[in-house]
Parts: sequence; C-alpha cells; structure tokens
Amino acid sequence: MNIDLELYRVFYVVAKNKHMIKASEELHISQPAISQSIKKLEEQLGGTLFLRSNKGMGLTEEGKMFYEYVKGALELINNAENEFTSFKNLTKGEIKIGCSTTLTKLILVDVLKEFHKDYPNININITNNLTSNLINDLKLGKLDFVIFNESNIKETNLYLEKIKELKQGFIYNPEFFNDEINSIDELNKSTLILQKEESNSRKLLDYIALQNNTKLIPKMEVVSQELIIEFVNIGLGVGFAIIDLANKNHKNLKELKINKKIPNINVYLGTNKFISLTFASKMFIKYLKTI
Amino acid sequence: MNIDLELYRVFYVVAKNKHMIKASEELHISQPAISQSIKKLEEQLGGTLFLRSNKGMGLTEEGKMFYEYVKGALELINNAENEFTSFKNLTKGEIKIGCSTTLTKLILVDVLKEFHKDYPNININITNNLTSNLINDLKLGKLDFVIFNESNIKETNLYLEKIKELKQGFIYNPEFFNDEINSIDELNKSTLILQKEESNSRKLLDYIALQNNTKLIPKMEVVSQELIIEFVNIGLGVGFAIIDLANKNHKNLKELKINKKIPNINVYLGTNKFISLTFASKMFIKYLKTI
DNA sequence: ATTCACTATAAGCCCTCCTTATGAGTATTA
DNA sequence: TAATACTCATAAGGAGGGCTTATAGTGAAT
Repeated sequence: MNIDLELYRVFYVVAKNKHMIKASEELHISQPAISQSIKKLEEQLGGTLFLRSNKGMGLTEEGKMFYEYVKGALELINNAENEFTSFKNLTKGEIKIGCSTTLTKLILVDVLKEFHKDYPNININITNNLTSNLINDLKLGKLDFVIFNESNIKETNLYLEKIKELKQGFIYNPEFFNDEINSIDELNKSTLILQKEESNSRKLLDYIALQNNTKLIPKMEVVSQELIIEFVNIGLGVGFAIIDLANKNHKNLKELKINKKIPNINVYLGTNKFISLTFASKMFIKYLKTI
Repeated sequence: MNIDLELYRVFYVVAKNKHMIKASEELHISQPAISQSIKKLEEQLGGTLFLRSNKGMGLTEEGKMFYEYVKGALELINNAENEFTSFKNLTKGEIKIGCSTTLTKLILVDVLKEFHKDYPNININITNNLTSNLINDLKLGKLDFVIFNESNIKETNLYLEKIKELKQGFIYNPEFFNDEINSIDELNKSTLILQKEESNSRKLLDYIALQNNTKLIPKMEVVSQELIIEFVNIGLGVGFAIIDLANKNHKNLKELKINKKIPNINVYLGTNKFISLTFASKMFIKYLKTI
C-alpha cells in the first residue's frame, strides 16, 4: 500500500487531540496542512477515519480500530529512538571484552574502575582465555574487542592496533637505595622483590636471567605488581615491575640501568572488521588508550 | 524527536535486504535516494545504524536493536491497513441492529438472508425491544441503527428517515374468488384467514373492525403472514397481509377494495448523528432500502 | 439573525527529495 | 598487478508536493 508514513503521524495527533487546530499546534504546521493530510490519508485508504463537525474530529468505528494500531506503531518508533539515545549516551549497553589474564591485571582493572565510575549502567563482560581462543571468539562476533600482547597475529578479518607499550624494569626508591647495580647477575646482592614463579612476568624474567647464566633469587615473593611497587616505595628493596605502573603510583621511584635489555610488553587491541563497535565499546577503548 | 517516518521505512527495507540496490528496487527509487535517506536518518539520530562495505549494508549493534522496533512498528501499520481494508470490503465487521419484533419478521428476516449470503463474515447482532428502549440504546451508542414504525419520535441527536411504507390489506386469488366484498362488515361472508389474536397486526385489524361496529371472525388463524399468503394463493380464502409481501411471492394475488381505509405501516430508520456508520452498517442499510 | 468554532478549499511558493552522472573504495578475477 | 565488478557516497539540477495565507463553508448556540 505504501502510504506516506508521515500521514499516520498526523492522523495520530489529530485523533489524540480531537481537533485539527490543536494538532496543528502540536505539529507546528497550519490547520489546512492537517486537513489536507487527513484527506489524503482517507483517500488512499479508501474510507473515512474521522467524522467532522463544528465540535472537532471524532473517529469513526474503523478509525478507532486504526488508531490503536497506529498508536502502537508510533510508540514503538518512540521506544526505538529513546533506546538509541540511551545507547548513545552510554546509559545503556554492554561490552564484551576479551583479555589475557596478565593484561587484565596490568591494564584492564584500572581502566575498568574509571569507566565504571563514569558509566555505571554499562554491563561489562570480561573473558579471560588464551589469546588464540580470544581471537577466535572475536572473529565469531562473541567479543567486541580483544586486548592481548602477542605481535605474531595475522588476521585479515581483524583490525589490530598497538595501543600501549609497557616498559618493564627493576625499580628502586632513591631515598633508600643507590643505583649501584649495572648487570643482571649483580641483582642478587640487593633485596630482590619479585612476583611468584607462576606469573608470566616472573617466567620471562627467569628466562632472561638464564640467558645470562644467572638465576635470580628473590628475598621476597609477592602476588601482585602493585605490592612490589609499594614495598619498593617504602624501601624494602629492588623490585621488578612495569615502569609506568610504578611511576603512576610513586613518581619518585627510579629504574635501574642494567646492561641487559628487557623486552617491552606491547599491548594490542583487536576488533572485528565486519562488526561495528557499540557506542559503549568505542568509549571504553578511548579510556583504554588514555589511561 | 520527530524524524520523518518515511526514513524508517527506508531503514527497514535496507536492513531487510542488506543492500541499498535491492532496497531501491523494492521501494522503486534510486540507490542515491536510499543513501541520502539513510545518511539523514543517522544524522538525525546522532549515530551509526549501518556498516557500509563493498558487500553491502550490515547493521551495527544499535542498528539491530533499532531494527526490531522499527520492524514491529511497520508491521502494526501494515495490520492497520489490512484490517481497514477488511472492514471496507466487508470481510470483517459487526452490525448492531435494533428492531421492533413486528418489523423483524416483516422486513428484517428477508434482508438478513440476502445480506448474510453476500457478506457471511459480518457478525450481526439484533436487539428486539420496545422502540423507546431501542432509541435509547441508539443514543447511547449501543446500537448502530434502529428500525421502527412509530412516527411520533423527536430526537435532535438522531437522524430519522422513512425508508419504507408497507400497505396492508385483504388479499385474494382471482382464480378462485371474485371481488364482491366492498365493506369491512361483509368480510365474514368469506373464508377469512387472519393471524392469531396476539399479533400486533391482528390487534390493529380488530380495532378497525370495532370502529365499524363489526367483529371479524376468521375461519382460519395462522401464525405468520407468509402462511396466510400461501393459503390465499391456493384459494383457501381471503387473507389480511402486507400487500408488497404478498405480491413478492405471488404476483397474481389482488387486494380487496373495501370502503374502510387501513393505515399503512411506516418503516423508519434511526441513526446516531454523532457516531459514524461502519462500512458494514452502510451496506446493510442499502440492502434494507432496496429489498 | 448573528456570532462562534470548527473544517474545507484555493492558489501560489518554496523546499525537499528524487534523478542522473560520477566518484571512490575494495574485493575478485585474469 | 592490472582490470573488473561490485559496493556505497557525492554532486548538481529539476519537478513535484506539501506548506503557507487567505477565504469559504457549515452547523450549533445565543
């Protein structure tokens, strides 16, 4: 049938107000414009919707039936617009993040805290898994984006972007300690604070030490980088941590200049080329990049 | 928000077809027109609904949500149009008729038979009651129209129209009987066939006879006018019936010319000024007037 | 009879939406 | 790797339609 849908809006407003004049005020158009629209609608439907009188516009029986449908339709449209606005304003939405366990602790937790403070109504769903599995879920559309730290991924269906480069190193508090250590095998002289052996970060470090024919023997082993940083800050010893993380909490902490190069942690963001990011995801990624 | 509703139709068709080109074919407009409409809709909403690619148009997450609402809305509009058409074509509808008991038998039954044959899907609801009660129901909008035979009704909220004038009289079949009777008191000479005493028609007749200082003594008393007509036709005697009704069944039947004037039955149609007649009612009234 | 409160009609203008033509981007194919 | 073949986007111009103002028409009320 394909009747101009705007005519339905006019019909609805006239039926609701029972007067063309009132409808014309609500729609910000003139009364004759209303009259013409109603006439056109009735002509195209092939029947009468309204009874005209000097008391206004009354619906016919068929018009009443019609009104119920049209009212429902316009309410749906209204809901659509409102919902869209909610998503846009981030008062509604969901984010499905894939993130390696390491990076969840290293980065995501902080970002999450900030984001949730600003947009408390967005549901956040975090999947921790092997990067390869996460990438797969991303391709299947099960995840909005993935944060990982491997660079050897080649996928034509994904957009990959390096969003962060985290420098790691040995940190100390110059208040309590001097930068006397220059090589990795001298580290055992100090009070060394490392993460427990099961952590990825510790494994990497042990591997580097091994290449140097050394084994690092920590005086303290703790669970989180945060703790290492705190211990270093109060002068308990030298710790291994992400430099940026350490400096974020305590600007005074410094990095030991040792001869062995310790590789940086590259943080990548992966998104699906064929699935758009939701408003919420876009905002979250903005937070990811700036925090 | 008041976004042009036609944009929603375009959105719907594009989302459904996943290609602007296909949508343009369905809507019989050019592809650039589609492109412009989608662009406009997105601008007015303030966000993206589609992901464009060389493979077509894919919905964003927000777009998918949007689609569900818009689809629902357009289906409602479609239902409204279809339902309206059904009412218009009289494949759907209801008629609420108020009719005095006498006239129901005299007129309505025949009309009903024809109407129902032509429009079997229209529900018909008949209320038999005193005319005054029917008129009241009509004013309250409980009835679509009322058929009655009193002329002393004055109602400003109703349209009253005389739709039929039924002549009553004594009928005979000239094959078996001669027109020898000239006055009402001579009728008892013949084999008189009347309705039973409880019928209104008989009561009227007895009243007229009484005014003539006569009492009619039927040789046969039957229930319906139809039976009287049939009996008269096969030559059983002289009957009292509605002339038009008699002639409809048997054209050969004739009316006795007697000196006493027998009043006609005036049939009136009453409708409510402030409530429109449904398509079905209009058609039924057309049948009423022609049958 | 006059006024009032509506809607309908008329005529003209301007906007907007559509059209054609073209551009730009990205897979697919040879 | 160049050609091809799909997309959708952009540009510019023209025609139709919906808007406006002004006025007529209608029925009810005073």
